[in-house]
Amino acid sequence: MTKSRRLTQRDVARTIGVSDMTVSRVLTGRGTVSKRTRDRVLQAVRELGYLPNRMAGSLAASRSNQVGVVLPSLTVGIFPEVASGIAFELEKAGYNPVIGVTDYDVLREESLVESMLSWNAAGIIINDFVHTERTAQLLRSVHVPTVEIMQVSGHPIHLCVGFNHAAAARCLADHLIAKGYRHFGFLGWHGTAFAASSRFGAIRDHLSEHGLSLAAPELFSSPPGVLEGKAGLSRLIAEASEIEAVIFGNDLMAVGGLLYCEEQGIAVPDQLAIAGFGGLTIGQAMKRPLTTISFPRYDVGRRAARTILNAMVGQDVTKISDLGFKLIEGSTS
Amino acid sequence: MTKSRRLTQRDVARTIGVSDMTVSRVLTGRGTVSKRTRDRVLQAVRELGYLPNRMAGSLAASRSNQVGVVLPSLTVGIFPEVASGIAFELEKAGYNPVIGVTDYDVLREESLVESMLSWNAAGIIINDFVHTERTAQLLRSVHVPTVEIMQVSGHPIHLCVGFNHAAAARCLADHLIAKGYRHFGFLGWHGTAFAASSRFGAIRDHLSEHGLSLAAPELFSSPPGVLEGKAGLSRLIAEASEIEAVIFGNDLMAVGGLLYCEEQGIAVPDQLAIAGFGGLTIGQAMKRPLTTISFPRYDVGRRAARTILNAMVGQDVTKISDLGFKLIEGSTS
DNA sequence: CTGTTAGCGCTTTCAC
DNA sequence: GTGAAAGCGCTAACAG
Repeated sequence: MTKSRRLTQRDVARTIGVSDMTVSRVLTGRGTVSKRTRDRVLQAVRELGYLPNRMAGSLAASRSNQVGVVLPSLTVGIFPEVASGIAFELEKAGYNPVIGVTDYDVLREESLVESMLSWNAAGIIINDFVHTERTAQLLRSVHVPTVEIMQVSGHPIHLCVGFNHAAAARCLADHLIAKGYRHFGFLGWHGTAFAASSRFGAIRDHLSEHGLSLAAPELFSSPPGVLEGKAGLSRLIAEASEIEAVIFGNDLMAVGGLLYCEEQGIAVPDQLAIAGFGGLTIGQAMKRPLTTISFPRYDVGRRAARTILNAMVGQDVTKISDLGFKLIEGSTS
Repeated sequence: MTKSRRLTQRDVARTIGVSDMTVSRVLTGRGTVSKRTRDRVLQAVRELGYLPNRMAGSLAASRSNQVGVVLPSLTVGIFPEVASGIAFELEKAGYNPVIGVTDYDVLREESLVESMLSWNAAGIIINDFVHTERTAQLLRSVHVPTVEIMQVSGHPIHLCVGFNHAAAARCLADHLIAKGYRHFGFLGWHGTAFAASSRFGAIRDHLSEHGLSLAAPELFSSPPGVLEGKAGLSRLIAEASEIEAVIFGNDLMAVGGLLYCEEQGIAVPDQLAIAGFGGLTIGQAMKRPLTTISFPRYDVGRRAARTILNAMVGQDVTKISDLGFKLIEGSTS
């Protein structure tokens, strides 16, 4: 059963006295084979324990079952769930995700995209709209579908799936304004990501239109977590003691903020309102559920994968899929 | 620059008047090429925007740059970090992880392993020791290195990287016993994973050897989170009011337990001690840092990847890499 | 140091 | 419904 040379289609063909092509037809499901031959082939495959070599198959057919997935991180924020959604949908269709992690570095992104294309990926799922010129050009020039995820307002190279970050940010700001807060703080990060910066930009512009103040020290250069939320809030309060409400760039930071308030005996929301961004479970599990914006993280992944799969078979796909967001009015505001 | 037919090595070779092989030699770095020719090749590659077709390369060389990674989840517990560690180390070496998510289903695991092997994966990284018979046989019969991660006590198919869960569990139990607790509760899950069940088994046996009581309702069938921690603790207390210390199967649950105690006004650790498992940041960011066992999640991923890479080049590798664990004595016990 | 010859294992295309 | 021939784009192995 285990030879030193791996079994080939030909071995299967020989044992039952048919040609290679017949085996190939049965296994790929393309072309016609009589029921009888098909059954014999399948049985031989099973008995021999034959595993096809997809490298050869993909080379010959010049198409592969792999979808390149290029994300900034597998641990931060939404990406674990996005990746899960992608994997789920791809695997259902017999495809595999080849995952690359850029760590928020567009040059690494570029070399990962190259690598994915070298593998003849059937499609590419990539984060955000911010790429190097070469990355964009590679993706434009290649004939496989590309889905840029997270953002929807902008110009996708090909397709995109996500939601409107600026609108979400404004929605959150409006909620806080309606609650009567006038002095705001923002704690986020200044990475390259279009999504994060468009959220901050929208909040800044929106508040300024309303003539409201915003203190936003730039502290972190990549998405921070609970500890940074605590430390950041402590510093923000020291710098801008008049603030009444703090918007955090993500839920984990906001939870950190909540924990800080608790430790310092700062009453939430009476002394200070707290808002997050993401809709993570942990935020909703706090004694005071976090006010935040939730959006369908897992579904962004699923939809991105489905979009690729549909585009591949030439099916008509929506160029821009806006999956929306939802304001969660917790009790921290 | 963008033709309809993709550029091949031959196109590069033709434009500078050398043979295909010379180009191949430059690009793979195998064999010798004069500095002058090499430079011309590289320049032509750049100018033409040539991207190699690794499908063809891998078929010809019958070896690939892809490592199959089969994990139960990309969102739960340690796996995001493990996956990151793997991706980091592989990408540094010019390899790509092809990730499959089993969702704790050994049959899905089996079909994913098949798929990885069809791609001629250079190696396989897979979770735990629990597989179907066929999965184990496939991995044994194939000539690529397999690394089973998380556990170290058991019989790896080939190689393994992780730590001793039973010892870690006993260490935690000993700590609690030393603190004087006598009536214990355990809230975990009863999945197929060897790691999780060996932790529970070790605690149960260890406590029983000391003649101590353990209430352990089996509530969840897959790794639960904060909400399940809260709900589980509520139920556990109702069922077994005499418990003095609760060990949670993971840190997220334990944080849920902490939040529950806070809401209910249960004094931690005076009325009830809480312990987790994992060493996540969130546990340490709580007002009372969580007592837990931490272990090098990211490094398990990195080491697994490095082990594959070393094994591939025939380098001598440690069959069993025990990366250890550490008791964090928080203030919840 | 470089070129030539043969494939890698499969699928495409075209016969019959 | 099935087979034969040709080749996907690259690399191993050997010559020179």
